[in-house]
Amino acid sequence: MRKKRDAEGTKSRVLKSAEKLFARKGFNGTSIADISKDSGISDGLILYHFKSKDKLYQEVIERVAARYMQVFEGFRENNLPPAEMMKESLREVFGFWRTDSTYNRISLWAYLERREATAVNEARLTAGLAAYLASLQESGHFPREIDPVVFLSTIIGPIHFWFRYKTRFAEILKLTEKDGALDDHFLKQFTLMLTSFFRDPNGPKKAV
Amino acid sequence: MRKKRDAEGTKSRVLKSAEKLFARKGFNGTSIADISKDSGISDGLILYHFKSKDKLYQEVIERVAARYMQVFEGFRENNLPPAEMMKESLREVFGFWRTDSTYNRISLWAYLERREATAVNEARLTAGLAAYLASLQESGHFPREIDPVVFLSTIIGPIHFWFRYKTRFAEILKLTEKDGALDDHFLKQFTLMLTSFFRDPNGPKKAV
Amino acid sequence: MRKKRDAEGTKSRVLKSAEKLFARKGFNGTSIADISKDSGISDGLILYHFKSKDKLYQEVIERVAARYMQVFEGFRENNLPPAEMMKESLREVFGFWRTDSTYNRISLWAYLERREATAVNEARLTAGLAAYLASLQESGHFPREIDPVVFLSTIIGPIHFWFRYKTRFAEILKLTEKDGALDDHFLKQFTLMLTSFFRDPNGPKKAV
Amino acid sequence: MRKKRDAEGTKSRVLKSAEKLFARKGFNGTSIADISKDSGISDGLILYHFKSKDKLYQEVIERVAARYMQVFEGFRENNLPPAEMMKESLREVFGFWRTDSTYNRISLWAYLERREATAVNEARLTAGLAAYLASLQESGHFPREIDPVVFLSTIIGPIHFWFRYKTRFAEILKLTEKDGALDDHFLKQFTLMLTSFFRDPNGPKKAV
DNA sequence: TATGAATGAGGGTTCATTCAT
DNA sequence: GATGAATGAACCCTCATTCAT
Repeated sequence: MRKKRDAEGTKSRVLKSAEKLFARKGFNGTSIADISKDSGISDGLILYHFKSKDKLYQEVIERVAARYMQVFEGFRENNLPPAEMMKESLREVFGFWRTDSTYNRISLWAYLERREATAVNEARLTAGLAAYLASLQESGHFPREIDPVVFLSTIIGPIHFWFRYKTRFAEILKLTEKDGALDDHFLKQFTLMLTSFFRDPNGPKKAV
Repeated sequence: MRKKRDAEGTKSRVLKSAEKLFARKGFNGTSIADISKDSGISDGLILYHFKSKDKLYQEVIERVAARYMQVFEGFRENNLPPAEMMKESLREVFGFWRTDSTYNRISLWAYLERREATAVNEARLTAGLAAYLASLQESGHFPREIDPVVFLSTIIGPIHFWFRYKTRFAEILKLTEKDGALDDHFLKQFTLMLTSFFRDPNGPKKAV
Repeated sequence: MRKKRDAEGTKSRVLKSAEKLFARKGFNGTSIADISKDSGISDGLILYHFKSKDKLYQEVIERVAARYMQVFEGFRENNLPPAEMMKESLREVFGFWRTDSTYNRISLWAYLERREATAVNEARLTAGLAAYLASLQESGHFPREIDPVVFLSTIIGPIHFWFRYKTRFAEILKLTEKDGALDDHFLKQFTLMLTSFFRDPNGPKKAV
Repeated sequence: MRKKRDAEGTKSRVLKSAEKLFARKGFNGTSIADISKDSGISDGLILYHFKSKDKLYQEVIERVAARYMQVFEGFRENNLPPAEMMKESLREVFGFWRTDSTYNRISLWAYLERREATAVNEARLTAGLAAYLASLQESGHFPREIDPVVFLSTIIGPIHFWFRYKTRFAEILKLTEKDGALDDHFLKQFTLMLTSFFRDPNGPKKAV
């Protein structure tokens, strides 16, 4: 059939299909034949370009992880006051999860299948943010008695959780707002809870 | 070898092996032959008792889910003051995750594979707790402006998160306490953060 | 189709086909599918019984080698005078090669494909015979100036050679005797040449 | 990379690699990709020059066979006395096998795979020598009662045999001379045995 | 000539499932 | 209830070959 020679085009079509299918069914649940069918690229050619299914998966994970990391670039550069920056970050991270549902699933599969790439990235990222919070503690913008890692778990954990269970919640609690509105509601509430922990070192102590 | 006809014994041995292996490698990563090898029960007999690999998996998930639900039975029965009960609940949930690492993984696999059993259970449980919190809002023990579902996400999400990333954190942050101590530290800090949201409707406003 | 449960029967049918095909086309030239077609046993079942193509090949080689070794058992036991025994041995070895053309080919494939089993057997056998010749040298029945290994090469080498080239010779030299007669002629001539090396230590020196 | 259009250079590089690899692993054990990797010539170009893997193999065999034949040209030309000439031939043939270990293997593969080229050459050569021996029988320089073909088998067979098994022998018999010395020893002994068959028609009968 | 993208058949092997025993 | 022989489909991967560039 297609004998056009377009290596890059082929690779990107394969990666796109592979990402979709790996996200949906995981590594073991996705066969090269599935990817071949979805992308229209023959089995042989997929292996020709990516050497092995394993390496293809790796490449998918890395692509996805890179996308995730991009969200956090430039965070440190801006000079917003901490509470504002926290709000901003939350909005960005939340927005990413909301848009790129693929990342969530790929990252979970990778975790379960013990592929390190994403887990390492994520932990490193969290650790980086933790260091930043520690510096805020130094300057008195963030309460010293709260462990930054614990605090960050309290930020990111609920977001993971929300996207994992929100449709179930909507069903069970018979929430009638449509999906987008639910997300907005969650984000607003959640932001409110978290920003209460930040304070102006010179101003009065904020209470919950 | 084992020719003793002991249906129940056989089934429970299979379930035990299957749970272990499914937790470790997921449905697609575990073969009947693996389970047979681990349990000492022949392939044929496994299928004889469970009809198919899929039904066996389903049974494993349900068993695991039932174990999880048990933890929360009798919560409503006690009459502790809300903040105390929250602490108590946290300790129990956390303790469960800590002990039963199998649950965590099986539940995640099931989520990704869109098997409903655990996800439904978990959401139902969260919804139940949400209803309870709403009643506390009625009685003025819990701030009305916080959405109970959001609040619960903030409780359970970080616990999930913690058990998913803690070893990575320990590596990256070069935490030297041993595993148990880390868990204790997290729980204490986390409890501190969360209980600050509860207040005595008659007493003074609590600050962080 | 065939669902009779007859493990031994199945294995021996596979081994028979495998031996035939490996002899004809070697390890790399024979596919499991070929063996399956020839034996009527499904691919899956062949691997079920033999674990891997490699192990199947190994088993074929060992079976064939065992057959070869049997020819030489009991050689040392008889008490014929050396020259007689040499004749006897030659007849047996030659007879084996003549009958069991499979051995020849399997052994050659194994040599080229660097499977050690047969080569080791054969070399060990030759070495054993060399030791025997050395003892004849001690007792004066075999000339001391001839190296036993060299001598044995002179026995077995030509037999290998004959069976490798005889049909070609017959063509080129337009030998009209039929195959069996050619073999007989070769054996007779060859025996004559070789026995001339043995002598009665007490009798007159034999000349060619 | 190499874009210089140099048909002959390309072909000879391919042939060199192909010969090496075919000798080592045989036709079925060597892929075009292997040859491509070893020679640095792209898959496509190899097929372009040689039409098919099979034809390439054929060409390799023929090249190798031609090299073998060269060794024996000019044998008949010299006028050495028969026994001397026999010694001389032995030394040459032996030397060829010793140096060109590739020939040995390629010729064996070709034999097993029923590719005629080498086998025909070799048999034709032996037949030619046989005719020469027959002429010596006429002139009384070689015993009439010995069949020339049988005699030649006795010359060439052991040489084949020796190069096939010598490393094994060295291992099993714990021969400590190094390889070259073993070869020399074999050749000397072997020459001794064989020349004993030649005699001076006018002189006394030689005994072993 | 020269490259390497593209194909499709076939390679060995695993696997869920069936069924004779 | 219990075993393991038997099957056939699917799996990942390799390969000779073709052909656009």
